Amino acid sequence: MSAPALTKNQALVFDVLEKADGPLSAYTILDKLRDHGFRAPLQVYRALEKLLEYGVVHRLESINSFVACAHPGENCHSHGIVAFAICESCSQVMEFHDHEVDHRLMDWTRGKKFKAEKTTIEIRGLCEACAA
Amino acid sequence: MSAPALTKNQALVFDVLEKADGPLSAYTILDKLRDHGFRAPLQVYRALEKLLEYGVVHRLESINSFVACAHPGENCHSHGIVAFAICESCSQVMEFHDHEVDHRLMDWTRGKKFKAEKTTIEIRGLCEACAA
DNA sequence: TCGCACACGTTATAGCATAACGCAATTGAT
DNA sequence: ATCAATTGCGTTATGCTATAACGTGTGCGA
Ligand SMILES: [Zn+2]
Ligand SMILES: [Zn+2]
Ligand SMILES: [Zn+2]
Ligand SMILES: [Zn+2]
Repeated sequence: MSAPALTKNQALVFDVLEKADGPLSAYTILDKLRDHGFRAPLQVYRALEKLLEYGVVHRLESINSFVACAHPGENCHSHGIVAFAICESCSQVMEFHDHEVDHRLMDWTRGKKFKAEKTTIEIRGLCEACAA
Repeated sequence: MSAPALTKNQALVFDVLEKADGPLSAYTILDKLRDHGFRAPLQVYRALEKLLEYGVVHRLESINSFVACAHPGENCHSHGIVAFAICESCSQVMEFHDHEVDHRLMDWTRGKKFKAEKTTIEIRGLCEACAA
């Protein structure tokens, strides 16, 4: 799923996420875009839905928030499962891929004949700076 | 964290989860316990908080739901990270542990000096029966 | 007996997400 | 060109998930 030209709302939402230094909730995005005419949650959620589909934004399930993909240009899908480390103090997010983890999980799903559609890996804790 | 004797509310909530054939949301649990005197979400959430602490219940972040631990007796903590495969059709949940995955993720966190507190691994898709 | 910790009940509120309606712009046959 | 289908958009209303804040009662050790 590669990204076509973004619509106005999609571009606004993506821009907010890209400039943010951490994950944002949909309602936080909404607040940041009120000056640009956003009035309702659906304007944000509809844009996010497309951005997720295009793979340029990721959803962090464990904190109900969204981040711009840390690997612009590449297609995150092609790297297999995406994993995140989320600092609960400064909310910094590190995105990474690990093929060995992918393979282990794929081995498991193959063994169970489970058809995986979407896999979430999220590590919450403290980043190096915050743990000190 | 091993489980002391459960209080009345904790036992009721745990019982509902154990008898369920899939994950339940807090509000679904609430509805199932109205006949037992439950009237407010907090009664459920407070019980869940303890059950999660004791490790006898797991929270599925990606679907805002809760399941009884599939490995009663053992302490899930001692097996490292717990992973779940969730069927989006029949909502069956399979819980498993994979030490190799644990090690890979621990290697990554060690390398980044990230102090992991809680790791979520959830695979959503279709179980063998539903994929057929 | 006093103080504390803990479970509990209740009301209110905050935070996250989608349903349903209608309109406008775009596209792509016919 | 025209019509139909698709897509994006705006708005209102609603539903689902989770916690804050306050008060009560009970058990237990100092
Ligand atoms: Zn990415
Ligand atoms: Zn940090
Ligand atoms: Zn378990
Ligand atoms: Zn199934």
